[in-house]
Amino acid sequence: MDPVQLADASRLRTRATVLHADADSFFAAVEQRDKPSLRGRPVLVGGTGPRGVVSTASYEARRAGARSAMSMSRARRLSPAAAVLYPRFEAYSAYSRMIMSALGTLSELVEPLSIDEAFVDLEAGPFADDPAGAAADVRARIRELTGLAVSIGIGRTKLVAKLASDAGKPDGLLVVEPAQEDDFLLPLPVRAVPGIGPATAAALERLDVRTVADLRRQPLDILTMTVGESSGVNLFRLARGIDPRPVAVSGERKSVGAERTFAQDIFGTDLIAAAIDRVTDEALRRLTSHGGGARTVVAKVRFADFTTLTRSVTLAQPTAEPAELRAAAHQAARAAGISDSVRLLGVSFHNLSAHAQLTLPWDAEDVVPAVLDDPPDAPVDGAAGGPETLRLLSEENARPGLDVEHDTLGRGWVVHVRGRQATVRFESVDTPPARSQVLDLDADPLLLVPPLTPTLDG
DNA sequence: TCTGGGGTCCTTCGGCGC
DNA sequence: TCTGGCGCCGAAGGACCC
Repeated sequence: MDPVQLADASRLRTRATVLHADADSFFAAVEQRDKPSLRGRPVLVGGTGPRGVVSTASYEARRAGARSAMSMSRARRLSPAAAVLYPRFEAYSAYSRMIMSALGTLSELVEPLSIDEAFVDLEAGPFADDPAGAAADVRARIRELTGLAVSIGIGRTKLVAKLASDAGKPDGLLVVEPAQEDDFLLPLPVRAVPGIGPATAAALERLDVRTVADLRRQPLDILTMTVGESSGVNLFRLARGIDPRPVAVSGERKSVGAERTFAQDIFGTDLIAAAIDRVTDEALRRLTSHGGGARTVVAKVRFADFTTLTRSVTLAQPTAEPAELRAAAHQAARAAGISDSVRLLGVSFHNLSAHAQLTLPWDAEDVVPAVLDDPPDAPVDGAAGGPETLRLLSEENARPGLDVEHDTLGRGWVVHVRGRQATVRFESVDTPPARSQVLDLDADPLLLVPPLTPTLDG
């Protein structure tokens, strides 16, 4: 595509009617909402094991230097007062549904990007003439429904809308009118542009490109030589505010999978085979809930030195049959030639197909046990899905932050468990902050329960 | 006491059929 | 019959995002 053609694409939309909404430090904000004693306090949500990483840090923890993607051990050192919590995806999904549904009142065209982020095309709704008013209303509505702050950016393109919501954070609303676009874009560091990560930023740095203004000065051929054809064309356009991507309801999922980093590296054929089985069980569980089957199975192995390799097996036809997919996972893992200590194992399914058939009849015992017999290091999000999966709290299944219920003391959350001693705060969304209490689990058994989730009429 | 887990998209390379 | 070019597909790896 030549630059003239590229420039034409920018004329698709003349008004600032693309809205980007993004919940502020979403996981941590939900935790502070559901756990009154944590409001105003630093919170770190993420892996709580020795190799855990921060998913989200509350603003209080960020002030101390903690960031997402940082190792949890480092974040704890920076913010020693922070509450460290294991993620409760079920709760976040419920809040996410509320936010998406509120955004749906603005337009039929809502494109969720992740659990806490979405684009809305205001041209497809009744508010194209008053984007700022619509945004203020929906922010207030989301605050009222969920107690959460959502930052909103509005622009003529997805790029500007997204950068505007970033600039508005926290709890902000920023409309960038077409006439202000250059003043807004040009001073930004290239690293702020979505899609420019550490590697691309380093490559651009070698061209002395640090800001969007620097980027705009680069000829197309230099950019494509530096970062490849597709990314080069893309950067050339974005630097000029040219971004014709429409807001579109998201398409089909392309892959599902699971992976697990072990608290300590594992080695030995039997241990590794058992670990592949467990991670395959989890991936199969997700494939089943997605529905349909898959044709390609990819095994991923990360060794102690962090080198990572993948091997795949593609079947003649897509299948939903667990035994076949499991065999393929083992075959792919064997192809990786594991002979060393393993830090991580993953299994994912690709070339998904909605219509893959189970070969019936199949022996249910081949498939089901892993789901019922939740291993101790399995994620807990799906584990509290219904009454049949309710379990008694123990040192083995305890994770800080999980919801529990006591016969007489009511609902609360786990601070920590040592042996049979559990520290719990009995509080929830609408209660005052509670002091922590230590219970003896033999005398006072606690039930692990699903989160109390907000509802649209609540 | 470095470096998670869920994904998507892009690039490169090799094999294969035409 | 041999060879080159092209398009397509699968495999592997890497960058990136939240």
